[in-house]
Amino acid sequence: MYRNLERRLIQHVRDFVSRTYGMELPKIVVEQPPKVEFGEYALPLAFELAKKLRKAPRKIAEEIVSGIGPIPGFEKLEIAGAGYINARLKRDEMAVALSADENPRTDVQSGKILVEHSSINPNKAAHVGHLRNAILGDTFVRLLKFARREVDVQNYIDNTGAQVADVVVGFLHIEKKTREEIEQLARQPRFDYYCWDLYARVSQWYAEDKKNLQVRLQALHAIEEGGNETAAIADVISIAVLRRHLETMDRLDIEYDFLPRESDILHLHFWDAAFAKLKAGGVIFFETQGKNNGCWVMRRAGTSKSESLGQPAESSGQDQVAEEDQKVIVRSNGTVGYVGKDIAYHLWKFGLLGRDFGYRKFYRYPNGRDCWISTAVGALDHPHFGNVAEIYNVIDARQAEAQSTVIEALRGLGYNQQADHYTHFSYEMVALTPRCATELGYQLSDEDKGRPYIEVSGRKGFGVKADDLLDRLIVSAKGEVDGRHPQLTEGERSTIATQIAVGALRYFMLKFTKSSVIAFDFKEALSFEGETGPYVQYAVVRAGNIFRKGGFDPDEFGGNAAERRSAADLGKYFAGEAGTEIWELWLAASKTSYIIDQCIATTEPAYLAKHTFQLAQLFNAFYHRHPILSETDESLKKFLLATVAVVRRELTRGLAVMGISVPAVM
RNA sequence: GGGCGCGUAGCUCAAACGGAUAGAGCAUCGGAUUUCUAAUCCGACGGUUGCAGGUUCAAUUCCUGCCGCGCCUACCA
Repeated sequence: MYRNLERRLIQHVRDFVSRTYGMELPKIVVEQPPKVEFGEYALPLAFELAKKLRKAPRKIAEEIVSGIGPIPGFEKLEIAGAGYINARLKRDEMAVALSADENPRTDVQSGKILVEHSSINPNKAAHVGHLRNAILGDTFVRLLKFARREVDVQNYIDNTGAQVADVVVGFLHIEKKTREEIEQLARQPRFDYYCWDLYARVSQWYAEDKKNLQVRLQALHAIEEGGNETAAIADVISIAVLRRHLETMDRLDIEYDFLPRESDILHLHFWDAAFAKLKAGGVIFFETQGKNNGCWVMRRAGTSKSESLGQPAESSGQDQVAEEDQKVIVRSNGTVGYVGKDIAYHLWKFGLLGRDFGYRKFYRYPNGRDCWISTAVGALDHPHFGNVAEIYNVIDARQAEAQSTVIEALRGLGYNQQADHYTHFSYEMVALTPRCATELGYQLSDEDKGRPYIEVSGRKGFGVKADDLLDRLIVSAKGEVDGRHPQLTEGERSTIATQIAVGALRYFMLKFTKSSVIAFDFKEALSFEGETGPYVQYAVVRAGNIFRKGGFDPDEFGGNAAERRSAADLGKYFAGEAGTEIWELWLAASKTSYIIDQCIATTEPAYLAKHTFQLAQLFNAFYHRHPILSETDESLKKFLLATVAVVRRELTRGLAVMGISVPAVM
């Protein structure tokens, strides 16, 4: 609603400027005034025009305000300060439309989007860092779906890497387990926890004797090769841990459509196809001297002087790429590194590889949805994955360089359009505060104690496991629910506690902007007060309580209320200081899709978290100020109820996009 | 060394493309509704936005230099 009106305003201003000054403005900045008293939109464009027109900003503002004529939905434009143009909405009209939930989205873009997130090594339990990734990714998927985009969710499974190999080594060489024993263990409820500890022990074992690293290398080769006992064991482990990850994420309502596995990228020879293309396109070249002698290398992303080397590298120059600017793609022993496989995988994502995975069903969610996994030879009948128009890779900031290399490879091959639609959805890591580390029982060096935060390390077994954190949140919420609602059944209380725990966790991971390192601290993460998910959930529950106690239906109330009332009828309630306070609430409620557009455009879900919190804050203040059910003015009471209905609807919507549901009671 | 990022209230964080008086939460202190139950609300305290320059009508935001911190910088994945 807010967004559509903003567009209308921009259009009118653009037309006016074009008509009057003969100028086409490419971009018109619209801001939000610091106070609603100034209006709903602020345009600083007079400042900018002042230079070009050689006139005082205030003069220009006056010309625009007096000349632009009426804009549907707007009361008027006003000049403020040195030349701001503030636009005022017709509050009553907006309220009627908002109440009836008129929110036409006319600009749905076509083309399928692929979002890749989670991508946890299937060798140990998921930890808080993985939670941030999955929650950001899942929320971004929900944002796109809210904007009516078609989205596939993929979770890349690196089942042939060193990390899986390490756990295999742990089972075979430290624990001396047989395949049957491992299969037995893999059926245990929290097998991923077992692997977590074992993985840390293996790292220890490597450190004890460098010769042990040879064992790892052998295991790694065997797993990559496939078709042998070691690979079979690796498969048992990675499949079992993967199932655990899916279960963990499902607790947070995070689901995937497809799980491409690295083993299939290898066995289906995706790399061979990509390698041929890269060689033919001159994107990579064979180094014949120096440190990288015998390797196929690529120019390291971001270091070249000419931004658009565009064309396949000219015959000259290749061997002039300095060693430090080279990225090894194929090692001198002929094996391909991680980036090479990633290039192949991304060619497949865009439908440029000429090969496809096999598919089979892997996991069915409680809601009946299927999650598919790659195989060498799969089912004949399967959904279509890959060949998409746009991709978003939710991968932490540490891998920025590897991501750029893949994008550069696409450009090198001439796929500029695809490269332009390749977004590295980058975010910072979750680290632990020294206090948190101490709580977990880790001995810290004096140096570490002085740091603002300490990086999580799966290798050292240093971190907070996702399921543990969620369990603690549920226990904490359950205690509170038990005390408040003893009349409910155990099952009902558990459901509510889980909803609150998920709300707290998801909100916690979303409230930080992506570029901020989260220094994880139990006290903050376990909080249900202040800027938290439960605070927002509670606001919605309170809104619901009003309707429940009053015997009204909230869903029909908003819309019907609008139909019953004329705009003029509502107008009087928005007048004056008290009216403006309520108007602020309506205005904030109107911004959901506006905020969501911002979140998508900037790949920043934190804006939505902030927005729902602010709306909840406004609502709680309103709730406190207006005892609605005891209101004796029937007409006013209906207006207040309509206000609550709209806020409740928008808050519920915003929370749903963040993957947070609303408990029946709190 | 090079690349990327960060530095804002005691603590944790916001501040959309450069805009009007830099905002929240936590903590601390003081208050509120026998109600639509307080996981709430109101108030107080708290700032030279790391430092120094520059660009601009306007800088937390852009540019340069410095200081401090983090990450990346393997023929690991």
